Amino acid sequence: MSAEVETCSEATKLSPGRRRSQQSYEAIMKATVELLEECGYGGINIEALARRAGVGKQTIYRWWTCKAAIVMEVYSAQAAKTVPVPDTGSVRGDLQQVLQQLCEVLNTTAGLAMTSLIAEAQIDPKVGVAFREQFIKSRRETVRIILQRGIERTEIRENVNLELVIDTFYAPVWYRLLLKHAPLDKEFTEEVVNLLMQGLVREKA
Amino acid sequence: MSAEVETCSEATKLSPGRRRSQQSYEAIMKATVELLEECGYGGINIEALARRAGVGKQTIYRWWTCKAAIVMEVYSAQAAKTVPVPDTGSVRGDLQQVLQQLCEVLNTTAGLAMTSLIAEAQIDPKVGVAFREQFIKSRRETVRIILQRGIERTEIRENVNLELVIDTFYAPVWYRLLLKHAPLDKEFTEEVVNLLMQGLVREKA
Amino acid sequence: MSAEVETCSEATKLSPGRRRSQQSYEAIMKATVELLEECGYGGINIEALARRAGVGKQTIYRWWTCKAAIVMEVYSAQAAKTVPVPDTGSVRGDLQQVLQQLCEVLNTTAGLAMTSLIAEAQIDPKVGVAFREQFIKSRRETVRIILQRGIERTEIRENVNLELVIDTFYAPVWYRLLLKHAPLDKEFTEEVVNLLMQGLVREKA
Amino acid sequence: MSAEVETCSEATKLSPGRRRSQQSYEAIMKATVELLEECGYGGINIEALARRAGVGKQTIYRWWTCKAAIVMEVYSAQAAKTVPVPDTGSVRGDLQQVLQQLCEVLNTTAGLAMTSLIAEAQIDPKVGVAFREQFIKSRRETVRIILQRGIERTEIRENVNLELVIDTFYAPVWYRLLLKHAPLDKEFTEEVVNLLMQGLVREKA
DNA sequence: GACTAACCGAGACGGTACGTCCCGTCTTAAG
DNA sequence: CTTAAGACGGGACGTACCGTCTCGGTTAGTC
Repeated sequence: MSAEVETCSEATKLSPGRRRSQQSYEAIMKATVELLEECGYGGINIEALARRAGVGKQTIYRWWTCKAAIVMEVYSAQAAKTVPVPDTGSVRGDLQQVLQQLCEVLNTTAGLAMTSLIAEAQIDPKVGVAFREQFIKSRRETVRIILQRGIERTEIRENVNLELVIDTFYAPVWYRLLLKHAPLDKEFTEEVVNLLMQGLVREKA
Repeated sequence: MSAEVETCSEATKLSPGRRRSQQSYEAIMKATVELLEECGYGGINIEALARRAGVGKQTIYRWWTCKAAIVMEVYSAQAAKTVPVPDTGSVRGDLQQVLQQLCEVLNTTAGLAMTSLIAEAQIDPKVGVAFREQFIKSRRETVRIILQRGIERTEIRENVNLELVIDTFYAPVWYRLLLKHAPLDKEFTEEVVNLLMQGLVREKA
Repeated sequence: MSAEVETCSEATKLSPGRRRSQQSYEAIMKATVELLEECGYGGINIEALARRAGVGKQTIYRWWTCKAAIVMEVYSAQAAKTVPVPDTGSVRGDLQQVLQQLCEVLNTTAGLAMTSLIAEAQIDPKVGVAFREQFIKSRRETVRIILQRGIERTEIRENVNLELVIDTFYAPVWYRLLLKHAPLDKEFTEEVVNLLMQGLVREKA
Repeated sequence: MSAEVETCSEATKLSPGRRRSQQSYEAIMKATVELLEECGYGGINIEALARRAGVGKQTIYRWWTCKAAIVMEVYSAQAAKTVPVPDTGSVRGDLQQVLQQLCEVLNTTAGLAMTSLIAEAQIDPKVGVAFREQFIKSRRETVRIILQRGIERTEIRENVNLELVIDTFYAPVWYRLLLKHAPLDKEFTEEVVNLLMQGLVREKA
């Protein structure tokens, strides 16, 4: 019965006033996904969102600054969970798994959300900052770990510019996602990884 | 190969009525660039654009379908001119020159226009089609020619998926342009080309 | 065929642009009366008014500053017409007719409009100014003329404070209209005039 | 004529629970006057009032039904006290004193409160009822007593419609208060009383 | 001294209307 | 037949308040 760890500090002074409504929160999240799927990101607007969720507009404005923030919140929890570092034994295998998994996610509604957020980020820089923080950063870190592990295992060259490699690794996926000129299928991910690996492998002595 | 006629025929029977005002056209083009620089793409709207250009709204609606079309028109002429196929003698050199030149363009206001158009394309698919047609297609063709020339010259491997290579070649540029996490400088283009070339070169026997 | 008089100067330079819609104007006027009767002045709001009239909100805001101004416009034309100076031969008869006619108007929806405008005037001084100008001024002028005619005819005393008498003449009507403690009927108007006349008649030598 | 018991019985079983906060009550009264003076009646709203008084909104809603009720409460005590029946010896003198005193009150913030309440009464009939009960009734009663005393003393005519005379007596004050076209000064009150008295005095045989 | 009841401040809630902005369409007089 | 001007119906914006509801906490009886 000895409480060893406590996530929330017990010292927080509870303020008076009605608590935030969990029910409203969930209704908003749900309505956001629905509207995104039905009307696309451009079809979402705060008024329709509030109507659909059965919620006052102010309740939305109280907790989010813009619709991008809402969309981000819907997918951020999901995104956070799906980025464990794989360990298949080889850099190629790890990269392949990471890219494969990403494409699977982006082929769902989440892909639509991501492109919409990148679009919004072009107009509102703050969205860009938040997007990088929530959806880009940890995925890049994952690949950084994989690559460094590969260097340690002498699987790939030492003198690689990690950041540049990570760019080259992820970029084709976003490029296709945004330009929609070709699909994000398994063949694609395999070829990207193959091409990249040829530039990374340590030359045999 | 002998058809020298231009697309807009000079033989068309001239209909009566006032001609399109060149002055208004130029004022709109000018106002678009100004507003894009001052307020960003989100700050452009037809009403403000007409006011700034000293033009009636109808004049804009008569000639363009949406603001993306206007922005596209401003930068399309410029883009069209800057895509001759270079011939430095080597694939590496050619690719380097292409990428270098692209980044130079994207580091100007044109870069802002491009990201805005990609953003708009996420909402309006027709913008996506037009954007690929006007800004992507010919640049990809350029690289395709360079690569095929490289294959013929046995400079690079035969069994490469050209489309995939072109994706991997251009993607990092757009990735950085849209996410803004790192600059589009000369070091960057060189490293991208180097990394890619390692995956393309024909292995020595 | 010789045009002798022109109300509007012929020199006005006609500006371009669409003309004000007479149809919308009339729909707004009609909707205002309807809403006033159905819901009272407090029940009128710009949004409902626009909806009822089948008109954009901006069309209302373009021509009127507040709902009081709209209500005023509905009844001002009507009010303007009903203030000819009567001439029954006696001051008593003239005053009686004026007061009687006013009460008849105020016993219709116009009465509701008037009280609402006076109410609004307590909050927005500009409404007060406009109200006095449109609904009070000319009626006071009418009585002023009647009284001066009575002085000239030696019907009433010379040394009367005209403004004060006009106040005392009209005040009871508005007092009852606003406090609603007693009706505005013919008995009332007659008694007011009788009481006032006793204070005005020239004492017999 | 022997029932000496008060209306509020002292025998009521006291319910448990915290008592009404006198401090909050006074803060609300104070804030109401302040806001009325600073922003006018239209500028008062429950939210701002609660903020200004440092009080929860619920505390206001618990004790009053609308803002008119609050304003009424602020000035009702004051009004109740100032209506003793004067006795100067003559009807003229009594009336003069009553009117003079009323105008003095109405020339303070109380005048603003009164016009605001009349305005509100036009929208909410219940406010009208309460207003007449609290601010009109007793003042009319005062004048009724004065006039009846005058009749008994054969100072004024017997055959006067008392209610009509009371209307004519008070009406000009409210008329000027609401229309603001002329001041409520001593000259005004004297002239009103003079004019009225001429209509009331018993004709000399 | 515990229990209960009514109060208090704070503040989130579903709503309604505000006045503004901009959309894309239309109707003018002028060129 | 185009142009600048500008009114039009429409729809969403973000804000202000409405009156209600829940919180944690306080105060005054009653048991």
